[in-house]
Amino acid sequence: MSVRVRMAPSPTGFLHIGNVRTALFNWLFARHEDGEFRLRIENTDTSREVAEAAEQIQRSLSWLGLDWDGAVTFQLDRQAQCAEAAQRLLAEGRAYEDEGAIRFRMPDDGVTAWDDAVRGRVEFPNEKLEDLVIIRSDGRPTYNFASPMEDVWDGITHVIRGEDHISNTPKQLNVIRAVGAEPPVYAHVSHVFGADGKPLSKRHGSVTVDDFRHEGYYAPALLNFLALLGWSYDDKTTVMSRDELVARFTLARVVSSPAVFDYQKLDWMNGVYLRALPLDEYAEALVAYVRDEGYGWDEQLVRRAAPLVQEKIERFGQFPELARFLFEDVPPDPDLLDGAVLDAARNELGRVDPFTAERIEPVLRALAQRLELSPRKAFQPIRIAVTGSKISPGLFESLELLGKERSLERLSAAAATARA
RNA sequence: GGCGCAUUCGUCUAGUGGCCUAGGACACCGCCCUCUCACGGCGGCGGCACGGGUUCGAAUCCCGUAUGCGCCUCCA
Repeated sequence: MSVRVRMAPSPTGFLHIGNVRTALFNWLFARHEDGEFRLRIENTDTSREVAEAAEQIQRSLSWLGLDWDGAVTFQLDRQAQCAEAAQRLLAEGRAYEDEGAIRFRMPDDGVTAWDDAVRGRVEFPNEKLEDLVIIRSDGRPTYNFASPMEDVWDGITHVIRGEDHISNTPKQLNVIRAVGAEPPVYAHVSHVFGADGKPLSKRHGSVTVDDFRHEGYYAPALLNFLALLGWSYDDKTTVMSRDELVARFTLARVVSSPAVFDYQKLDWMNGVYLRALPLDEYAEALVAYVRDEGYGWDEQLVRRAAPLVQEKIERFGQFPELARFLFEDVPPDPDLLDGAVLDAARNELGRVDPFTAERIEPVLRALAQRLELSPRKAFQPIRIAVTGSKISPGLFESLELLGKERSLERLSAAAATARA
């Protein structure tokens, strides 16, 4: 039998990265097994906010490339079915009315147990299980009734979810058995925490998929990083393409201990992916990022700047800082300038034609030698005058891209500032 | 408080009784490369929570303690 899993987020806001990791494991498992990955929204009302959150979730999954099978389903649409199922349990004496609500009878002795696909056998003493409200007095089903019933109706074979559901599992198992259905295999994955061991939240940095997109992370890198939070292929493989991840993913290699989200490692991995991109793809992705973030910069120039920054930034979000000088005026720090060097550089560069990095480099190197300065000493004031920063892409390439006219203007202006 | 889950370098992890004087990656430190910053190369620092067992032998199995987290809602 083919496997079928689901992601069942509640539409309470934006997609949290911890839920994305769980979604990823579901997706990888489904694709690896050649099964289905379903998306089910656990809504309890139909407000406008819910509709937006549901759309947001789908947009985020799409951006990540986690495609789902079939139509998206909504819990609210199954209220009537839940009510019918509850009535049957009532008629069979498996449930009883309690002040208008309907409660499911939990077994009183023995244990409820299951073989968790990531944790092994888990047992709960039944005496600790209280009779569960399955239908509220207002007629709406509760989560611990609706969710397992939907898993049954959807033919879910494996429930891969967060460990916060471990305590719910015995309740859901008893409900499923009471309606005469075969329970799915459960796999509880651990949580993802911030560096302080607390649940990931805004103060740790990016937490929603949107946050990561705005920071300029690249979806395949983010997925690769996330996959390694609680799962590994072997003792040394870290960089894996989406296809490799799908081919290699198994629940047996998912660990049960919680993980801390390491932003530095994510940055490193994102850099690995960005540097490995073919230049044209890199340039297009960079242009799209700059456009989406609303900078309004000349896209042709952004495209031409791509090769200058590809090896230097690990997130697209670092592009504006490094390349702003190409698009806007950047006042240099007067203390770091050197009038003599700048004047000389302006004169020499004024004679360079065509104004290309290839022609610029020997001229500036010769200049440094004539001034008896190390290249390092000689180039730094020029860099600061032209880019406004001590840190920039390669100087010669930067000058070429800026253009002769603007380069000379900046050199003149900076030289004047230095003399003042 | 009860029940449950977890515990290997700072972080992610490998490890399923001998291959472990515990391997890899990120971070950090040093050196090399170098027009800055990066990239890349080389090297280094650093860990089995604690205490009892079991065993010829334990990071690996059992028990206890500690710590962290989760759930205990007519929330999801």
